Amino acid sequence: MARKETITMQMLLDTAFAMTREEGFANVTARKVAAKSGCSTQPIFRVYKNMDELWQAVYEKAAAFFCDYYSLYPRMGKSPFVNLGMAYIAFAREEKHLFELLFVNGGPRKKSMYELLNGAEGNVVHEINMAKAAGCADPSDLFMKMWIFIHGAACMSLTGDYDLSDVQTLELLELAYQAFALTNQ
Amino acid sequence: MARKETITMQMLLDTAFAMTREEGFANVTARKVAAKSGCSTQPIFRVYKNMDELWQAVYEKAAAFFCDYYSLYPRMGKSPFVNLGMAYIAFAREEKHLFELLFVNGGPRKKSMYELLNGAEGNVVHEINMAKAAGCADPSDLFMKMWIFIHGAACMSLTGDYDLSDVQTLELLELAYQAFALTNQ
DNA sequence: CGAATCTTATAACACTTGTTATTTTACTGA
DNA sequence: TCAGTAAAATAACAAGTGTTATAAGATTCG
Repeated sequence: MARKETITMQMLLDTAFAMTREEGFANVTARKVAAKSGCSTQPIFRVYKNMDELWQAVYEKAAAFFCDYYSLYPRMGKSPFVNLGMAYIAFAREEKHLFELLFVNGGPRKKSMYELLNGAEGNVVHEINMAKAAGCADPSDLFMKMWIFIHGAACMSLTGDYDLSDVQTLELLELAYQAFALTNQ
Repeated sequence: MARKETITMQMLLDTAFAMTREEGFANVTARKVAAKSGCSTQPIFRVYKNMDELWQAVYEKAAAFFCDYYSLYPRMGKSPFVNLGMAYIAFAREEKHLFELLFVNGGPRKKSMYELLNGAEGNVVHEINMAKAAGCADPSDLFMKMWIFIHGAACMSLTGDYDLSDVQTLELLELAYQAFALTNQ
């Protein structure tokens, strides 16, 4: 009755997401996605109403990817704040373009950092509650300071102004955490 | 002997710089600069070899602008680190597009943060020396931590994830400084 | 004034973008 | 087998980019 579908929505999204990872979100154009998928631009506009829709899908996939990344990242620090920082900074270093899309440039329909962080199993709220249980005086203040610090290091790694190893980063975060915790209240 | 020059290099650069401030660096295109300058694109390519040269000039002007901004910013904190942070964060908030160009996206020929900060009168080296004289154990370690913190707050203000007032920021930076100083060595 | 000459405007080229109209292709039910 | 139908390819449009060739404009010297 009809021709068989060869280029699926999944294929296109996977290609677009891979391109974002490797070349950056700005390079995800209709023709480039088509070329990388080995087809014309037509299949894109069959499954997606327009490019905005595809971009939105890429953004969502990136957000989910980060959540997985964070959930699976090994907990090597002494506190959940440090663990969060380690995963976040590693993500910025290993997935520059995804990090830019999610946390720097604000994607198509930007979610706040908190929304993004709460998508995973071991989410921020959970981590904070753990800290509260561990007897921290003002965990949200502590979290804010640590978060600012963590975000700063991650953003600096994008511009090449941060080049500490994982071990050094762990030490730095532990020290920062101690500093903030000691002066907390 | 010849027609009088009406569109000068200064005019074009000023326009392009103003556009960067208001609309962002990406909007500085040949036709848009021309339109804003009330002329055709021709005068641009008379005084500049190509757009890259104009973009480079805009970047330099932005760098100089930041140096002035930093130099003139009132010193309201107790330490040079805090003062640097106040100016830096205020710059990010008041000059989003310039901040992006200089410190986030890495402009045409990106300078490192240190290069940019050392262009002003009250520069970073100077500030650090002041701290050393004030009897700080490891001023460069302190500077690194404060800088990461400061940069984090500034970058968060770009994405709307930081919305403290100047007074609150001052308090936050003082607290962070105390925390880092207390645990320094 | 008139001619030389530098400056500006107009128009065009070549390229890229998103998007769409049209044509071709391939599969499936009768 | 073959007609119908959905998918894909081709080609085009309109808008945008940097850049350049050409034409028009204005000013100053002779």
